[in-house]
Amino acid sequence: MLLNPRQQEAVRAITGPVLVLAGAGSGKTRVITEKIAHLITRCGYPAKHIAAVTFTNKAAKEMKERVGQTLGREYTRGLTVSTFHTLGLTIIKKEVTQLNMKAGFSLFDDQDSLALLNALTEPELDGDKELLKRLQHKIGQWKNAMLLPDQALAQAQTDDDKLFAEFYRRYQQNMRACNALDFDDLILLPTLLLRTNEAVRQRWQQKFQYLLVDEYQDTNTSQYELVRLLVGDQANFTVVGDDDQSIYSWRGAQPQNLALLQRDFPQLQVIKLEQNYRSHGRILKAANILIENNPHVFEKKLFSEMEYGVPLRVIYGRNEEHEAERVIAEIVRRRFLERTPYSQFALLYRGNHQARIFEKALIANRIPYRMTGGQSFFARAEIKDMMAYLRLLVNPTDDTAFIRIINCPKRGIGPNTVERIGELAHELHTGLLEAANHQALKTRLGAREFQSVQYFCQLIQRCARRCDHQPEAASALFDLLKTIGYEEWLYETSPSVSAAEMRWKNINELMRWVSDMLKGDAEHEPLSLADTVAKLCLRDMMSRQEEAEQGDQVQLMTLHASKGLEFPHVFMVGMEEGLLPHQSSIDENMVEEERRLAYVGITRAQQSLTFTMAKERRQYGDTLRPEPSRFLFELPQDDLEWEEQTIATEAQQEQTRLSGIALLRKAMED
DNA sequence: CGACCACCAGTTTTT
DNA sequence: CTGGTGGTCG
Repeated sequence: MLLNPRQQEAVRAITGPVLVLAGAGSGKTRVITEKIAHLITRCGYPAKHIAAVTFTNKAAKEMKERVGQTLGREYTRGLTVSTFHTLGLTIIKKEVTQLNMKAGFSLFDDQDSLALLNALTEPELDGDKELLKRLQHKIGQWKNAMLLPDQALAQAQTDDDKLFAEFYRRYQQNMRACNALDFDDLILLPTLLLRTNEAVRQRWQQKFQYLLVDEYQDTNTSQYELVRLLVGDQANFTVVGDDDQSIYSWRGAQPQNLALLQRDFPQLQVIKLEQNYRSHGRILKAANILIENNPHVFEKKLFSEMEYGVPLRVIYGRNEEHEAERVIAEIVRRRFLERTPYSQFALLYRGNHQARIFEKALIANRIPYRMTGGQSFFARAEIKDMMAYLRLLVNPTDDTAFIRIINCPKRGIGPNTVERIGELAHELHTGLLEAANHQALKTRLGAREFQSVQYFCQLIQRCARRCDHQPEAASALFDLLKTIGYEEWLYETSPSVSAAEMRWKNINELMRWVSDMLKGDAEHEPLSLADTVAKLCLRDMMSRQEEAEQGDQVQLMTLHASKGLEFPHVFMVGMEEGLLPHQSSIDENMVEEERRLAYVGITRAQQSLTFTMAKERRQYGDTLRPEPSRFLFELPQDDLEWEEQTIATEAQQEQTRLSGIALLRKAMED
């Protein structure tokens, strides 16, 4: 299909700064892809001088694939398509010396950072989880605002802030000592370096002569600064975004960055993509009318040339179980009466906990479903353990990794022993592993403990040495795994055999990724173990992501997770005051973002959209009688069918429906 | 080292 | 209230 005039304009605007305001379903990925192709084939930009930046690996992967399809792989060689964080990592790796970093640094995820913060603030905070979370959040804010500890301290108003700034200083110092970076550092360090070092700045501006940024409304301050520094005075770049889909301000995204762009680049060309290719007219109308209740910097109104479609509906359940049953009854009915595959239905909810009840109902009715989100692969204990081993192999000063695995699997090294090692490390100004390997430890530990520690150190060292010989690295890792007896330990400590099997399967999955990445393939150079581990920490695995089986399944996810996706039939469940908008957003006057969240949900639907709610909902022991979400009242009521609310009719309808379904199912199963 | 009990949290989450 | 986790005791 041809690009529409607006899309063409967006693709062809190649001189100076361009902002593409891309409404939901307006074909923005297509525009970015076509634009990259245009730059390479028509404008003489070599692929290696173009960078496209996204927020998620998934988006980066998709974009890479689509550019590859449009242009053919040979033209896209050298093209940079990566996440902000991977881009940051690339710059840091190239500039390690400028940054006074040692190669083979570790990347800490939020859990690792929290563990470190906990250890560092033990005397003052005594493991207070709430305060630790707040501290971590505060440090993240400082980093996003590009404030270093001493600047944070200088700016601190309250005593609490001063204390937190002091913790921030401690944290950074320790991170340095461990040769570790957190995710925010991956943006902060390159930004500060580019800002202060002219030569480095020129080098990277030379490297990236054209920059494209996807989901620009999700950038935070330091990411925007990084963009500004990379594009320089030439300012040849395109950012694509939609302020109405900004739903991540709670984690630092600054949708104002869209408006700032106009201030910082007065020559900014603004192009609006308002034709929607996804949804029926009624759905789009509802979305437009809802979002008009929010203030806008750039006015935008989506239109669709598709049919008007069926009315939107609101249905009720007596309570949350009944709400789930009704949704399932509806899905089953349409599955068997209209032959709609399960995979065309999506259930969207505000909070993960809401999924439980729907999951239960789906299982009870033997309906296949797929839940995205929830506990991630890399948050699993066994994966964290394995990653800690890998990190320690690459970076012997990674004390967080050392502490995690020194006694896992159990090898008779208790907290006291670790304490002794810590004392020695402190005296010698070294990392824990080096201290553990030091002869001075012999006089401070019992013979058995000393031996255990020695054994562990040798294991790590021997494996690390073998890993230096690239071809041997993978087998060295498998040997290590065998030697420590991790599989046996899993079976001993798991609550059930099946849980152990699952965990061991996960370990093998991880190991397969590692060995694939070490080996490389047709499209990927073999990586060093250090690079492999770094990529894994950023969840940036080449080729296949875990999205393996995708049969005919009902889709379950949070509204946040649904951004960027589309489904023929959408159920937005729990449309109640307190849930959507969430109570805390109501309390803090933050309802606009909740409205955008509802907007995102609505614009996922292609053909039909059903809102559901429960008349009664149990929460923390007591029963609530929630009001329908205010957003339902903001929608055009002519297009919205509120279900008849009489309990008697409801029960009757239910009865007929259920018996109908039972008959249908029986007929289908025979 | 495993079972049981007490305690805690309860919005969204990627890198 | 409920589910998950962490710690302790046998």
